[in-house]
Amino acid sequence: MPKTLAKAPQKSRIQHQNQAVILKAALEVFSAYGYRGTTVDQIAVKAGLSKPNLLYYFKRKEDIYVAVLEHTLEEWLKPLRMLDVGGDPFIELTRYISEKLDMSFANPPASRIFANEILHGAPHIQKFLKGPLRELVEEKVKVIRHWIAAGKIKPIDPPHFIFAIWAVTQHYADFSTQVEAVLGSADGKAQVKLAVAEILLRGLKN
Amino acid sequence: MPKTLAKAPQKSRIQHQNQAVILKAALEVFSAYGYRGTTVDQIAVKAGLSKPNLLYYFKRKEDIYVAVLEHTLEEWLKPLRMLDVGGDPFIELTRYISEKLDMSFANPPASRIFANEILHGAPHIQKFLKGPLRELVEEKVKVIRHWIAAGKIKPIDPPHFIFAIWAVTQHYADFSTQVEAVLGSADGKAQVKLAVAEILLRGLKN
DNA sequence: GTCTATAATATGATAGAC
DNA sequence: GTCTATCATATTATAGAC
Repeated sequence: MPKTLAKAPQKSRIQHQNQAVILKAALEVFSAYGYRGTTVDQIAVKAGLSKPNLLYYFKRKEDIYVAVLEHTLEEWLKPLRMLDVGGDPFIELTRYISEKLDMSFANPPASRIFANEILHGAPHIQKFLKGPLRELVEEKVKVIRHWIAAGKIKPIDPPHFIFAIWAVTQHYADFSTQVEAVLGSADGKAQVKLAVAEILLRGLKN
Repeated sequence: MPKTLAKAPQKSRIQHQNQAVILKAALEVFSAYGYRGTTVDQIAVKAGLSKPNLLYYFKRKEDIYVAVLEHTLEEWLKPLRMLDVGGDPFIELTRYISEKLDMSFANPPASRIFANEILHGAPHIQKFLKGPLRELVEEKVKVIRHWIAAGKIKPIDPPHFIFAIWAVTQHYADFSTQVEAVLGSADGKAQVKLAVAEILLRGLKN
């Protein structure tokens, strides 16, 4: 078997695998310590690579960070996209809140790296916020307005209602340290879901 | 006038004034760049002092940070402390939400430095969270339970309701970049207050 | 109390052997 | 593709003159 044919795919596979390992490690470290609080060495150690080897895959520290952010944002929008104007508002919104809470509990680092980025002025994702995110919100604002116009839910300010859902659901990822400190021990997922859904949705019932 | 008597108070006044200037400058810089993203030099420049001179007042960078945090937290709790069990629940809660939003709009850096600290595991304020904050929440949980028992508001999970208020109100400070990017331009304070109060409180009405 | 100068260290990034 | 060694720089912190 000729070397050239055998090696090319193998290299790609290793590359692909290493990139995934790096992104996973980088997410955890960036999320815990912030952009400048993170050293390339920390990421390399967590990924099981040497620092120069890691920098072979991503030339600069910032490149790793941007790759992690983009990878995370892709997942982030999925639940909101699924909000269906044809469905029952309370079922749709309950599902959305439930999925966002699931994400917060399952992957706090993903929420935190995003929170950290915005907290510091979102220098790397301005375009994303003003483009795809804004368009998606505008689309779902229409969905909520439609439900209001159809008399299915009480009138509410749609964009601020979306902000409220984001704020409350992500609170359980970003501020879990505080939640646990104040509660003593964290409540179960099911209890949190019930409480949050009631707080955010009961006021919409006719 | 003897030197010793004249100088001592003068030094204290300068010290006190410089400390205030340093804390104000440090709040802005730490809030914008995070703990490790901030250099002592940045704070010194913003405070109008030389770096060694600043380090004369606070021996280490971490000391400045802790001082800023403690100073900020003091202000932070005041509105919640004022929640009065004897008052009308809707007036009390509307006032609390309104004051928290005022704080978020007036002083985003104060909210952000706190958010950043918790986001990264709250290494410097663990005791505060598990002590004074927890006690205050427990006290106000009782207030809410009292209102529920008296039939003044519908049943709600009190601690998670407090978390929701924190999450939503602080969202307008911590995530203002995102809010403005999504809305195009930020809505007026009055509109935000109305929307938030409705979202959080309407579900409590009997 | 405040400054200049500098020590001590940490870290991003690269060169070059294998 | 991966490693060791190292450069270049940035940054915390201090020493010591004034």
